[in-house]
Amino acid sequence: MIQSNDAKGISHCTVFDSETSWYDLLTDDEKILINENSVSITFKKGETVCKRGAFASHIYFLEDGLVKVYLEEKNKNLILMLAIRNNLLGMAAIFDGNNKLPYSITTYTDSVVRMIDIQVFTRLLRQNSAFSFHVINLLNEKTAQMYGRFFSLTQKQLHGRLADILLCLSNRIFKSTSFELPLSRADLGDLTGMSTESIIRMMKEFKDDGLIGMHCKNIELLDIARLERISEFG
Amino acid sequence: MIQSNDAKGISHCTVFDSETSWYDLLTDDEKILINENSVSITFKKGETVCKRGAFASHIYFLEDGLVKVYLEEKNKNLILMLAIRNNLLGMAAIFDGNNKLPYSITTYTDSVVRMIDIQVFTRLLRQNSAFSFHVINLLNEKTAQMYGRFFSLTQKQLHGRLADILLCLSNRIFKSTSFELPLSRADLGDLTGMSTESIIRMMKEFKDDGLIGMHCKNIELLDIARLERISEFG
DNA sequence: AAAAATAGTTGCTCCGGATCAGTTTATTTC
DNA sequence: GAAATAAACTGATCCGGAGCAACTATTTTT
Repeated sequence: MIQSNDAKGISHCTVFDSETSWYDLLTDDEKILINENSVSITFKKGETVCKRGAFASHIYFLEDGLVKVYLEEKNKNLILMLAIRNNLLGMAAIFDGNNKLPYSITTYTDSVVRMIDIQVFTRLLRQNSAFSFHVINLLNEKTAQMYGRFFSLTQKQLHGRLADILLCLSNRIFKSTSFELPLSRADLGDLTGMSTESIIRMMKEFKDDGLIGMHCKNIELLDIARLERISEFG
Repeated sequence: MIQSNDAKGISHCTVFDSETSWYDLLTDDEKILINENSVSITFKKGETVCKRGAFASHIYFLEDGLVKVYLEEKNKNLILMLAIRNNLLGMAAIFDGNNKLPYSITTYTDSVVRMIDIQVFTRLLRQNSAFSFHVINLLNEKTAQMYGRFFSLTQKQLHGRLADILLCLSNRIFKSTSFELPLSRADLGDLTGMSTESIIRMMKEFKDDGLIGMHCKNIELLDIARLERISEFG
């Protein structure tokens, strides 16, 4: 598990990724049940997988692609997390007295989503404790990341927040110090809780300071130690 | 379940409370196991129950009192949630590869905390799927509230944030439109992500506008409809 | 290939709210 | 019950960063 920043402070990362498969914890019968009650759907870049407030009918298993999980209201937009392949999404809808999705999901790239009937999924959670224990692990790991992000967005200012997001993208999403961003500057704004203009200005500043290299959508982290210091000091 | 604001928008509330007891889902043997591996400790007002970063040795079941669950770093302080009796805390530490507490807990009032051995607790989660399913429910309900709070603190400005917190305190913690606050103005600041001075100014403004009544620590919500409108429009 | 729409960029202005510096009012402490 | 400490409050200043307008570059549409 990657936990690059936890040693020195509160982790601020944004994405959840686990290689361990929940699927392997199911019995053969349960696997069949899941297979019979799920379909794999292809979404094009920019398409909406689900909307907050809708009845939660499925659990979404992201088989491939990159999506944002977000809240929107009026013109306000908050990206809760990014998710890549192997992520289970929509589980947050599972709690008593609730039957609505707590967030929306939209793709950044062409994505493949396996949509699993939520009734079947919860039935398995109720009957298979190894499975549900694993799900608890997944949820808690997401929550820990959410805390870090919450801290970053509420307690740090622009420099720190941008450093956080860049480190996160590098560590968790692209797993490389250089990557091609499929997100717009406006999306980076939503992700860091700042305006599009500020994102542009900050990134230019980082580039001028030699912290990152940048040509259009291509970004390279050049001085990770300094980025981490910026992250730490806010 | 109280969900006062979900109808019109993103819920912004801060506290988790569930009357359903996880304890009843255990078998007699499991109950005995929990009893033998837990102790009830009394904390005075202002005492620290646990600190972020420490090894997670226990799950904390708040039997009585009021506590804050928070992140602190340097002079920055973010209250993640308030918790009252019947809350299970510290579960967020349960995930693979992690053995540290992701947050600190401090009491606001004299509190009674049952400290349950985390190994025993996780063993029960692994073996009792009704129990672990219930825990998933609890975690998800907390997460949904966290999302709302996250949205509130990052997307709304002072008026909206204060309205959110006041409605939350009234709905979830004190379950009354008038209550005596055991929190200082500085704590309200941490809770709303604003400075102590701003809290004071905003509350005075709310008082002058007839939204709330206030004498020292005693607060009464006078115009809930208007507070909800302020919450909605940020 | 031209037109239209979207995304990226820059400079300028302005305001929300933090910070600072101080005063007043409560709580502790001895 | 006087002194000390902490919490509550007030006014004045200042700055981070949003918002706006204008312009350029890049896609998308037809």
